Amino acid sequence: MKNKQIQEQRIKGYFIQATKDILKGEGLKSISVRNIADQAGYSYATLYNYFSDVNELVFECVKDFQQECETIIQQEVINEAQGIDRIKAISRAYVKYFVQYPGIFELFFLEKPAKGQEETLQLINTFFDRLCLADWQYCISKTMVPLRSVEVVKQQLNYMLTGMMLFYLNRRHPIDYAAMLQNLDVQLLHILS
Amino acid sequence: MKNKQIQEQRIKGYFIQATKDILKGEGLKSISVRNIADQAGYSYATLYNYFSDVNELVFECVKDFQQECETIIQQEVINEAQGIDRIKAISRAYVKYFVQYPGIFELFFLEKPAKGQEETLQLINTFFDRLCLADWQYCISKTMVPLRSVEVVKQQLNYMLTGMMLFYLNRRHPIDYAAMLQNLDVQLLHILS
DNA sequence: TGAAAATAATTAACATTGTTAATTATTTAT
DNA sequence: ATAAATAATTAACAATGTTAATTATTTTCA
Repeated sequence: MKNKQIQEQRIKGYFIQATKDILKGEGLKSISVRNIADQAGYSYATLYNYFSDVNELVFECVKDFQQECETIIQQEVINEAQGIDRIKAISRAYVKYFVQYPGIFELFFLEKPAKGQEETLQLINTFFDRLCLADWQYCISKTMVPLRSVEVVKQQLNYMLTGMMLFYLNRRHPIDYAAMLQNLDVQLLHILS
Repeated sequence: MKNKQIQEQRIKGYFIQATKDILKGEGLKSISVRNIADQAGYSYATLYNYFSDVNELVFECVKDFQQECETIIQQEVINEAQGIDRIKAISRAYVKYFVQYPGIFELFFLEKPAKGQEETLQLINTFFDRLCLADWQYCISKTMVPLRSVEVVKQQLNYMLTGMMLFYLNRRHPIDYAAMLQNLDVQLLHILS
């Protein structure tokens, strides 16, 4: 029976949407089974008919957020010159996205996964590289950059950005947004040149 | 009356020691008021006579762990050549320490601070730089390294290490320890040369 | 030294959390 | 339309952080 699956997906969607709204708004600290169910218009126990636990539900939001983030970034960097310049722009937009939605940063990098989240973890771990894939390939094809060290630089960039966001969002360092962005530019200039 | 303060400090010490033991052993997930009090040999409510809340208690461990970490690292790098080589060795020992005690990593970089933890946050944010301070000064004094970019490289190193540990400990990337350490060496070579 | 006052420690209690079991409501099949 | 199946809800439990009420202990000083 196909209707059954359609309806099930629909209801799962309501819970996922509720979770996403809470994550974007109040953040991870406000995620609770009862909060989500309220927002979705169901009782808290109903959630367990569609998800094995709250962890699974929360991690199901990752794909949607990646989609949204990618779309936003692509719009933001569309006028940048392909290659290094665009990688810089992507990096900036990437940081801006997570700083705007700290709850999504927490979900992506801080929230502890339960068993069976290997697939989602893989999505998270490869996300930034996927965002830059085309531009790195462009750089390689034009031999704008030493081929051997591309993998190293990609990784370095990813680690640097994540570390920077962690210190800014979780350790209030630096204190103000402008200083962080300036810092970011300095780092990008140093790594990608 | 001085005795009062001595005794108070002693009992605070019992709670702090209990918290440290749990963090080094079971990790942050096992931190709870009742667990800590059990381990300290007191009732859970007694804790609130000495600490305003569990957050304050947990962050009071930071200083001790930094002391321990610094001592371990200093012993481990004592035979390294001063300067870049020792900075590399410090970085490796730093990562090893947090990988050995993931609960301490969580405390330092993941745990959300409450109000009034600015001082501890400052300690955390400057920790790695303090570990390398003497060797960077040596590098500068010997003009082994372009003076202008030292600050940038220091920051980059700190962000890279933290990001790397975050991905390894929290996102299982890479999966095995050896690969992570090898990765680390590649990154250190690339950043510090 | 022994009763009164101060201090420390404990138990009781509350609200919140995730999760499961028992129960009720609704939909589906015959 | 009634029986069976499915979905949704309420009740309940254990664990959490925290505060209030109560009990135990130590200190003060006559």
